[in-house]
Amino acid sequence: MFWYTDVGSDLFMVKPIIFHIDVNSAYLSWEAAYQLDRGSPLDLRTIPSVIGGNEKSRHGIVLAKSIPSKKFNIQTGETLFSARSKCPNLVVVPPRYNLYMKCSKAMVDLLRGYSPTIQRYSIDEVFIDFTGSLNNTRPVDLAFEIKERIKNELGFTVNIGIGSNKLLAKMASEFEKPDKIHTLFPDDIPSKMWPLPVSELFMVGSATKRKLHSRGIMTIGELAKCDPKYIHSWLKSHGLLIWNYANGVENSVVRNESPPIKGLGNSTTMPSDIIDSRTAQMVLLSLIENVSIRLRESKKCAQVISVSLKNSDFVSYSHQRKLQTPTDSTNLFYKQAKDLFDEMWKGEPLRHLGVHFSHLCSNDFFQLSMFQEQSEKQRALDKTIDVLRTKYGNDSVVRSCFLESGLRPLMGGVLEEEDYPMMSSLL
DNA sequence: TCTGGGGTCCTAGGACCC
DNA sequence: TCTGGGGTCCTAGGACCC
Repeated sequence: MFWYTDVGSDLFMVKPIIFHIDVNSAYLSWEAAYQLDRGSPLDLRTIPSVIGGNEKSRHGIVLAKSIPSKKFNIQTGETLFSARSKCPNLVVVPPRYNLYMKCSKAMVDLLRGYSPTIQRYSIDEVFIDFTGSLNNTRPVDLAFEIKERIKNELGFTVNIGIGSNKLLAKMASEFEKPDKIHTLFPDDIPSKMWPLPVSELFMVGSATKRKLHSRGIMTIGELAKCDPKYIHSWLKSHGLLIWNYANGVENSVVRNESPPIKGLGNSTTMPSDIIDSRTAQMVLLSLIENVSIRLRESKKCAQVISVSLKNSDFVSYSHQRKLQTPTDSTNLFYKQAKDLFDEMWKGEPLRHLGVHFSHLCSNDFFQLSMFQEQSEKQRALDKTIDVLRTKYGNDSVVRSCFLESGLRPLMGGVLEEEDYPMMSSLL
């Protein structure tokens, strides 16, 4: 569990020190800080409250919850209907994704002052590797300084987990919330991690929890003490992964750069079920427009397109196709998507449609010119429209079929939001 | 007024090839 | 008729994370 670094003629033992920084109830904290900044007398964090989607458009689930709302057993992901039935006075606030991205960036900018080695794990989670760079500073002292600075300068609290690898740091940051620092080193595993329910282990979700419970494995410690060969033969590679995690074994590096994107997609739940293929096709086109813009922005082509749908019974299925050649053409994707949809759809009412591109490759011109069947005219058109939309907004160029349709011409992703005054503390 | 959206990775089974 | 087996590619579905 230790690294040995050869410095000059001396052999130093360097203890790995990884921080995991996790914003407490991120969306809700950010919204609360924003509202206080705008002069609201109420702090959402102190009352039962949630960030929740729009129920009228069938996006009504809990996206984040305050700590007081946890006392009502409100769960992230459950319906607002259900959450309100548990807590009738629950305050529900709609999400503001632009604000969250700004808050996330402000935190990362602050953290960059401490280390160049920062991994942004999600919008509200960051890993930092302080191995060998702390000199005589105690890790908890540094964590305290960081935590206080985020609280005082940005207006929200974080948990910081400190461990000898990313898994232990992440597990540590989950311990007691909010505004807390915890350590979890190999010696602490039996006392701090093994007594926990197995479902609290990273990568043990509901399905694996069910399987483990069915064979009497209830705690992380019980999993840790199993024979790894048994777990491996039973749960395959995922079993071995969680067995290693249960024993605190994990050795991935804190990486600065995000790995290359493997695939990208958009999907949307419609305000009401789709019952005709014409509407479905327009939604697919709208989704494809959005994903292909992102694809071209990232200078990629895709060779596999997948169309997925969820019907009114919440049954999902998907259909995918590998193209002869990779492409980034909106029209070519749309042609494929229509075929895939027609081959798959059984005619039942649909609540959700999705489009996903994968098998990405570079859109390097030399490669494309070899075997791309799309005409140069098509490429130029896509490019021109991208430029216009970047310059004048996504509404500046709209396919005529959308004009009287009542459908948005670019669906998927987070909703476009109007601009609003930013928090003074983030300026 | 009941159940989001964007990702990654893995596995099973069939087709196909040698 | 008692019917190889290993490897790769493809598709569909499911697991996990935030």
